[in-house]
Amino acid sequence: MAEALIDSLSKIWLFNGLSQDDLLRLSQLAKTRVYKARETIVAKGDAANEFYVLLRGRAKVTAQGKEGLDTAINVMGSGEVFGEIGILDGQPRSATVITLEECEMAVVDKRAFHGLLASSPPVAIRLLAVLAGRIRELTIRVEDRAFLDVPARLAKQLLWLAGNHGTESNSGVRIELKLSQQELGDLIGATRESVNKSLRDWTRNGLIKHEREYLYILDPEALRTIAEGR
Amino acid sequence: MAEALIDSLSKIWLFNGLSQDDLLRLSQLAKTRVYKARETIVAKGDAANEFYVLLRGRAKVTAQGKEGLDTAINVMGSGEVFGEIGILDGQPRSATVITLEECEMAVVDKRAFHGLLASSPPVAIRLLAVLAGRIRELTIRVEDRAFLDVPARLAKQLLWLAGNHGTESNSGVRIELKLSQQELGDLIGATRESVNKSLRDWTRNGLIKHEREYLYILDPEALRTIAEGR
DNA sequence: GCTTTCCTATGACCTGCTTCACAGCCGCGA
DNA sequence: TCGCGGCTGTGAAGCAGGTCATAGGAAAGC
Repeated sequence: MAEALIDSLSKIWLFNGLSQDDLLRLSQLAKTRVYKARETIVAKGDAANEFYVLLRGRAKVTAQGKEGLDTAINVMGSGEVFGEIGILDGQPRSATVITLEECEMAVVDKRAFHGLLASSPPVAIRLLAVLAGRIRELTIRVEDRAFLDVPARLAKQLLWLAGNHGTESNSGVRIELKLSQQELGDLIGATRESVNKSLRDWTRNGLIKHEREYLYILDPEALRTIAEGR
Repeated sequence: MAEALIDSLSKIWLFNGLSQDDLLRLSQLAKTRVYKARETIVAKGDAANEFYVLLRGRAKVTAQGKEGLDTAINVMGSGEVFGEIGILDGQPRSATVITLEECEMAVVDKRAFHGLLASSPPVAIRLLAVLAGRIRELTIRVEDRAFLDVPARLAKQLLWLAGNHGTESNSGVRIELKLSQQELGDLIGATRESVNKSLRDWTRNGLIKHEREYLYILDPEALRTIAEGR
């Protein structure tokens, strides 16, 4: 039980610098929890008291505006961590995280997390790199929203999903879409209808194929061209 | 000379945790440089070898797309730091930084910076908080681009500038605009023309006043309402 | 001083996307 | 089995904001 958690944690890049002892200590401080699909793990505006390591499953990061409006920021997979921001600056949660499927997480209490950072410089430095990566992604997101039109953004998002959460299959890369067209739209800042239109066009032209939960990318090259935004 | 730099650095929040000794050491590692207005300090895509502390002046962070397209990300003032991202993850610079006026900077070499992080946990932890703040700002920027229309974004931006770089005057808050309408547009993801239109409307309605380099916010309340996005 | 260049100013037009409206489908609980 | 809620599919219509064109002013260089 405990060994399993140590093993899982040791595979997280953030904790690579930790000694066996430290890992053991960390695993004692962390609790694991399993969440069902479509559960809200942290909600924007809440007090931030915990840090999460996503051990299994996928979850989306979103930022709701008023009246049900929604922009998604990211889709995370296993091995990724979240919840640091609020812990680090003591402010309320900056975004909402919702599971897309059943997820297992290691949860570390705020104080334990701070202790870990203070006592283990390598972890702090690795975490800095993680945050740097987040800033890069967000910067790109801002740029894309400014420079690319809806089809380009959608194509880019699909390619990203394919690269990060897709599996090779005999007819192109397969993406297990746990996202509705609405959510896909939120992710790129577009409406459900616009997403539908692009997907329809591409299906007609044989760039993608659509089968219940799955979406196949048949012609990644063509999508890539679209994603460039001409 | 050296004392002046130590003094300046000690006022930077990031370095608050440092002892006098550490500060001395840091000040020996850092070089100060003065840049003219409109100089490019770091350019997106370049190799990242230095970390910067903005001691005096203002600078803008932008991300160019192809063919002169431009989105600005932020306007920084004295006391702020930049250039960490590339240093932390070893990747090329993620954005371009250009001075808006004459600026003085303390420049720390990549290796010295890493040494500082490794040897001084408080600095690393403070830097984590700085990055957390950046992520918050960027997240808000993504949200705003999604939820707010151009006038709302512009109003918000002006209020932000007023709060962060403005000075109280007898006729409202005065902003020393070192930004052209084009740049203001870049900052909020809009065209020069749209910015002009909003500014014109607001001038007509007495919300703002425009005088050569300066922009006065006469009716912050009204602007705030617009910034809410209805 | 004059010319060039960059910025502001302003209107006409065009269009990509959103909004709205409606229909069909699938799964699921009563 | 029926009805309801959530998702996809599709078209019509409207509009916010971008593109284009044109002018004037102010600052910068020669």
